[in-house]
Amino acid sequence: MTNETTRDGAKDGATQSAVETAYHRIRHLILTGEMRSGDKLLENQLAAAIGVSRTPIREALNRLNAEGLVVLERYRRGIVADFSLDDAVEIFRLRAILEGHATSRAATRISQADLRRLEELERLMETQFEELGWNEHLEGFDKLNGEFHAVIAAAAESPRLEKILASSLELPASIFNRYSEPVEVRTRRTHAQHREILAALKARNPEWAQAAMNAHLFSLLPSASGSLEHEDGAE
Amino acid sequence: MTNETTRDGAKDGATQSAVETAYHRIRHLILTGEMRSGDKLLENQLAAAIGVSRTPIREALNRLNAEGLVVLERYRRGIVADFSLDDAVEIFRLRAILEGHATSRAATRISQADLRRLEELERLMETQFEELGWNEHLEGFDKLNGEFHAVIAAAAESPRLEKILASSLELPASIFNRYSEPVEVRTRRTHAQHREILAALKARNPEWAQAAMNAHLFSLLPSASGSLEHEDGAE
DNA sequence: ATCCATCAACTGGTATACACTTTTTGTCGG
DNA sequence: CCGACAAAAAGTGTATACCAGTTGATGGAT
Repeated sequence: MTNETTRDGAKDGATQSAVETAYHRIRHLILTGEMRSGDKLLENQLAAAIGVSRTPIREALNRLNAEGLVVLERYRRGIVADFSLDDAVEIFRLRAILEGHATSRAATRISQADLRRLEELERLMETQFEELGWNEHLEGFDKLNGEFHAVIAAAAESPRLEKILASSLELPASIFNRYSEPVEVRTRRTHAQHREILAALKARNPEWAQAAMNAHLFSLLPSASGSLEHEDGAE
Repeated sequence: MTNETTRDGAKDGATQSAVETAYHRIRHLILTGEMRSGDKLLENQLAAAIGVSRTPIREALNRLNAEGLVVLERYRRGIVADFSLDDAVEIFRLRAILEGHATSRAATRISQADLRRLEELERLMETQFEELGWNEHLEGFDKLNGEFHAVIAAAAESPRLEKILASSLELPASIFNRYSEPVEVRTRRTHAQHREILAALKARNPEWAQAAMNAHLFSLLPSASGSLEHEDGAE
């Protein structure tokens, strides 16, 4: 053989495995809110929908269970995890601690290329915000914002820290939006905070960078006063 | 009627699943040092040794991979992860941050029963240390010490924090012993530090408790001076 | 009518068989 | 003797079949 005929899927580059496919698909369903808390995750149904067998589905569900997005109990149907206000507060508190630490480390380690990338990302976020409305912008914003934080986490050069931030401390956007302030209010502030974090990193000032990141995250934290009780049944 | 005849294994209480069995067995092999860094983890071989099929073995290996104890690459044999000095330092730094926070929270939340349990555990550790020699005591100490830290982590009432501490920041004892001070030196200090943490918790003083835990963990951290370069090729 | 036992359908748990990739090993040519 | 190539061996990835436990409905007894 010798001529490289990949005889099946023929995605020449990297045919990602079935479990990767399943994992990302299901994770996306949950994080975007297409599946809501309590929805049933039936292995057969998911297998049919995604087009693989039950085996990779099970591996994917186990990973999501470990990450806390899915609840699995023995012989019981898997369901999408429920996130209470307390859960949201806990996640943001831990993110503040760990991402603050990561930002502090990043301040003395981040490369010029990564700094330029961060500037680029923030510029894109602000540009798209101006050009598109809120609704059009939202999904793109989440992606750009995610990369912004991911670049900083990677620059901390602490692989376990990076992994924890990426896998154990995610909150579905639908839940986040329920508990946080409305987007119009929070995102204008977010841009200013991102710029401050960037300035602190460029100044190579760990304490400032950490404090700015902490301020950013705590500002997103649901107002701890238990005033928000709107159980919208809408939709 | 339904008399409760469990018709197979007959462990009346909770017959733990095959993947639980496999997970704990393999994890134990790694944490105790029975398997060393770089050792191959062959699914068939493990399946035969543990007495289950490959399926639960694969689930167990995936969990251990997520925890960082095992390295899996597609189509490649799994191996026991390698922990460099840098890895050990990283783990202890993150443990200090997170377990310090947990201890701070625990100070205002821990129950009287848990406090008594901690006293009991510390008393046992010291008693067994006096009665048995070092070698006899070691495995028992690890177990008691593990529970000591686990009780505090649980008392913080932050389930994600507890899970991260229990799953993502473990270091195999064999590696720990290679990088840390000799047991005789470190454990006498450990007892004093445990007593101080306990005192701070009983005093309900979060700052003191956090600082004491931080001191405890940083004292176990390998001496950051890069003096230890012994690449033993022995065995 | 309500409650409980029982049973059937459903769902998850495990084992096994097959497909694809890597790794090893043996052979040939230099 | 060494390196490149090729075929066989070994190992992982996925699919499927089968087993075990749960769930919920059904029917009878109270």
